[in-house]
Amino acid sequence: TNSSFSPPDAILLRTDYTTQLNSKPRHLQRQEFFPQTSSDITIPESLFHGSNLIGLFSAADLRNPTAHEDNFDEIKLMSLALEEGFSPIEVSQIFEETGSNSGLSLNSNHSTTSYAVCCEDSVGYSSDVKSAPSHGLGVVGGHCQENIKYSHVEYPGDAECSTEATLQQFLHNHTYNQLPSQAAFTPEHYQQMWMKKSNEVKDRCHNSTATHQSRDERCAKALRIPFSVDEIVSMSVDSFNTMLAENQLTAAQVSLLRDIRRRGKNKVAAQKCRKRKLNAILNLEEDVCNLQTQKESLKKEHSQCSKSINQIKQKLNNLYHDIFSRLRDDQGRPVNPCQYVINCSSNGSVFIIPKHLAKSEQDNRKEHKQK
DNA sequence: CAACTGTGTCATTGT
DNA sequence: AGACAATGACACAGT
Repeated sequence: TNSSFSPPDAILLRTDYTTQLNSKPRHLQRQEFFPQTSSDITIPESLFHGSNLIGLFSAADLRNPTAHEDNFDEIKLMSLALEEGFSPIEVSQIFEETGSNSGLSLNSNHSTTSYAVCCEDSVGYSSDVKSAPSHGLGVVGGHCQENIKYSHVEYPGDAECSTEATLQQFLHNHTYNQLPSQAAFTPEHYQQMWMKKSNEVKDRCHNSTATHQSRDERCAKALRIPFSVDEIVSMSVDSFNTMLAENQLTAAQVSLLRDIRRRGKNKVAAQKCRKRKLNAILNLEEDVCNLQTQKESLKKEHSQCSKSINQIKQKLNNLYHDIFSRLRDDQGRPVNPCQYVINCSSNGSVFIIPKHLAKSEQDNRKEHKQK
């Protein structure tokens, strides 16, 4: 029933791997990721007896074992996880003792670099390797329960600098029943992702000597989950549920898978949320800018209007004085503008009336309006 | 060394 | 009911 998850080359972290002792040129070692070269990987197993830590370190690390003293707790956990007869539940319990929730409180900066490749027999590669013990998800893909071929590949230095290693991760062909929602995971898509990732990794390799493996990635490795965190997060709900259902997983593995997925989704959501927040701030700043411009424009307009009003007032005033300077009462005396006002009625008639009358008339009009 | 920033994570709430 | 998204709050590393 688990045939729908059969990555032909799923990466597994194993303890009983074989590897190449002699330090080949890196490009040759990288080829060990690909099945056709797996047959020439031989090494006396005795070299690895007594320590499962070898798989956790690069050759450089092994030459300088003190470099990882700070991460000793993590190393212990990882090595526990890799022990023969490892119990995912036990490891999970250890993890829970050291960190909050279901995760680990581990230092995220270290240079652990190690891969092992698991290949299916069906693809016709050499089989001169002893079969691996199966531990739930460690054999996700189903066909790895038996007739597994695997080889350990060790990169001196930064795994992320190994373009082939990254490509290999992207090129995992997890079919997941090929749901429509996974149409994006075409070879072209992987190729694009790979090119982008490759450039990013190159940049990082140039800029920094440190590698970064997330907590979840380490946990997934420790529990032998042969899926990348990205895959776990990005696969469809159906695929994810199918994966959980069709593989005999321990509670710890299921829990970890769900946590990885939840954290991964939330991480993306947080990034989107922050981006949205920044955009909202930028939009508001733009609004403030526009409103300030509008305010300046309205101020100018207001100033213009005030100017016009003053001009009209002035003209009216001049007209007023001009009229009164020409007016004479019935005895031929000038009319005092302080005692009279010019009253324009609604029918267009213009009267010169005493101020006290004009005031009482205004009051009458107001009362009339209020009624 | 304090202040600030970016990021991952958890808890909670809404869809 | 469960999955997921959105978001505030916190911790932590880096600047």
